[in-house]
Amino acid sequence: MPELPEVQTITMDLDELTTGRTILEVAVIYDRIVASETSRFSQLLIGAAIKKVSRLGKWILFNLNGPAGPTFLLTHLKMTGQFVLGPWSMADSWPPHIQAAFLLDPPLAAGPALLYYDIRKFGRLRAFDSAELATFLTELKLGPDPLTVLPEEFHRRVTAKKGRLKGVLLDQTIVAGFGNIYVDESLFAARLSPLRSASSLTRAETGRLLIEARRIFVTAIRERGSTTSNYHGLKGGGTYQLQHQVYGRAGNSCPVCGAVITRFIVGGRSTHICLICQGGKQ
DNA sequence: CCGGTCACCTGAGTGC
DNA sequence: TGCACTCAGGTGACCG
Repeated sequence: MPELPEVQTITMDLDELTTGRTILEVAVIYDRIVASETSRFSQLLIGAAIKKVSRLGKWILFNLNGPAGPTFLLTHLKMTGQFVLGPWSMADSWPPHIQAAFLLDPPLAAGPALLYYDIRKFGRLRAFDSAELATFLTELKLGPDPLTVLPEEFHRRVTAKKGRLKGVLLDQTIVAGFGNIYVDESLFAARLSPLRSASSLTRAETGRLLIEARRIFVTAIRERGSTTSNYHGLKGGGTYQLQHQVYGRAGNSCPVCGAVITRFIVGGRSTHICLICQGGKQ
């Protein structure tokens, strides 16, 4: 579910709430949620103190001080993953959809346990030491963050690809953080068609796209993300969905020109554009 | 290299 | 109420 602004919101809340606390116990309720070596998962995390929580694209990285040195918990929420605070439960008595749990010390007011909740169970948790983390990140090949990438590098990376602009922006190795909502919103704001060949973009066009995407990301972070079906941060949902111009607005009128917003499929993903403002389906 | 499709999972919404 | 069907903010594997 979450894209850059939602993951940023979750990360900032996790950092504020969990930094300085120690993991006393680990419970893995749904085994497949752990994608690193299962036997080492709890071993690496139990007794580790949380130093910092940061975002890498749409990934969340917990930096820990483990009993045997630096340890890392790397997570991806995919479509429906959430972190929530709550009570620690006995084995077999966890509430529905809780897939893993971490008992924290000292406990938080909202509960002693950091719970990983995931309805569709697409999300994954991985525990690493420093060397394993480095290897994993190298293989991931995440591109730079859209909030900090230099315009020249953004232009170079986007135009190096032959594919359609929307698909290129969703490719996390080009730039890491866009998802379906913010691609549609950014392309509308920059007046670019999702079907444009990425390599055909001029320097002025990629510059405009980056400025608009950044403005949208920054505003959405301030609004604590977009809440549609089931995104829910540690402190509730966001409100940026109220500012969506095209996403989820098929059949409504374009806020700029008044034409009807069209929905169609690009690369298997639901896509929303104003045919007038964005130059049609080309 | 590129696009299309499916798999991974569950629940919400819609139409009959 | 029940049932069938579509859709969902992500990613990776596979195929032509």
